[in-house]
Amino acid sequence: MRVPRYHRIAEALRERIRDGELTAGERLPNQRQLAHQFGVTLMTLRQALEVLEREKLIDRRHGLGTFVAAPSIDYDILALRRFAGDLTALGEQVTTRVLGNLFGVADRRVAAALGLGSRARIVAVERLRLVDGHPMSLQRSFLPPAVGEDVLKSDLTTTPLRQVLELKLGLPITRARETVAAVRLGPREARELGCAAGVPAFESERVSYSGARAVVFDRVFIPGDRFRITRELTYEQQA
Amino acid sequence: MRVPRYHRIAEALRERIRDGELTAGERLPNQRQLAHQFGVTLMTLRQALEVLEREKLIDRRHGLGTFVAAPSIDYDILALRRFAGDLTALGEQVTTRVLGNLFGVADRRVAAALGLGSRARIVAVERLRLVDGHPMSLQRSFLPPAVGEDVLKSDLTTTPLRQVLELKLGLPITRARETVAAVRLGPREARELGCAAGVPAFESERVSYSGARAVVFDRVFIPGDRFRITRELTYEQQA
DNA sequence: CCGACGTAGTGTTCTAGAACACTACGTCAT
DNA sequence: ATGACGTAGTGTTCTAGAACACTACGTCGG
Repeated sequence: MRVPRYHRIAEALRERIRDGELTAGERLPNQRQLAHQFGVTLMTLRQALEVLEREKLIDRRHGLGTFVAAPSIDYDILALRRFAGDLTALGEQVTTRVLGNLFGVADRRVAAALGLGSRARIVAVERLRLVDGHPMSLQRSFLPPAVGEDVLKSDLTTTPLRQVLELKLGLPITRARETVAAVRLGPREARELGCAAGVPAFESERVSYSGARAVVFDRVFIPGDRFRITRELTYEQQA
Repeated sequence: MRVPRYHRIAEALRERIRDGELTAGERLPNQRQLAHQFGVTLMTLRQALEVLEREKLIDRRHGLGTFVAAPSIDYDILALRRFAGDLTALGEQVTTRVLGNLFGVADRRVAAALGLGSRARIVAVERLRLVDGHPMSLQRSFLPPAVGEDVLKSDLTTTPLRQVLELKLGLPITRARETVAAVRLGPREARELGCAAGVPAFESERVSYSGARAVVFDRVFIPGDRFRITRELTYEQQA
């Protein structure tokens, strides 16, 4: 698999930041110097910096220089609870039923999220979560084959997927990006969840990363009458 | 004020999309043609497309072409306080239309949230938020009479409610509690929002506090095809 | 004292082109 | 039928350089 040079450069700089070789607030060498060090043109180097800026790892300031960004202050730490994850905290009886496994070809959206080629083979796991015996959510997890094949050897009925990834494969989830949409439930999903097709539902799509590596893509459906997102917000005084 | 050419190009394309000259899913001319049309090099044109892709207005697919993306706006629930600001940062034009004011009796749910008696009189404000001229959300705000009467003297078209509360009444919002549900849109809401009754939508209910005092209850409807909630999650290493 | 101006150092925009990589779709051999 | 392969059309990566724009910080004239 061919990796563009600007990706390699971004990765090299990412590593330096992660290892503390470049610390928060520190100014990097100027772009021309960096380009020379990496043996590329200014344009190519700038593509690498573009990537890092989007990741909020650096901060470019016209006329001043390029700086290592301060690690973002996380309100997210308060939001550790995953959308459909630990409902057990609510004191309910949660069980998981594995509906099926599948080896197939990734759809475009999933492949893109996992950083795979669009023809990549993929492992899919479908689970139904029941709270007090009633279906609560339908979850489809997609994994790259390298990861997925090992996961299938585990009993997901008793072991959470997160735990399998962390303990058996050494891939702890460190970061995730989730988007939630309001959709109409399709006939297939409605049947599994035991409700009428077309009812409003949440659809959550989540990519989870172990370090820089995307290890699982989850798509979860939850009927709207069974779930509410709740959030406590505090407003800081802004200067 | 110097505006880079790639910004002008992005703006020109943005306009074509907004005006419906380019519709969702449509393929744009290829990059070499576009570059020629705008009289710039491929690299410059690509910078413009980069901007639009970050704004999720287009979708570039290697080997296939560049397509107008399906409209969808990300709503970062963690950055709630800058809702309007975030949208404008995406280059969208956000306007507010006040549909009406009302003095009436609070419904039980609203009264309870605001800590009022169930027969308490209340002031209601209904606003429609438009993004680039298209209805995006319908918001009903309920305020206790003491607060509401002063609010009604302000022009909510130009001044955010938060700002009125803080600057004119000395009631900065310090805390809020929000719950989000997936619901079917009612006929009245659907009409205001210009979509079909019954489509899936987000319904957000939020109580905002200034110190210990509940000052406003908001209920917002957002059609599901126009919004996605996004969350960035980070998992801490557990010791 | 202090505002105007210049200058060094930095990031930003842009050119003109070449080579590469991915996707769909047809053709051909099996 | 069906699988392998080629090809046209598309987006992607990269080069080598030039000119521009912003910021801080000095120096100079009032």
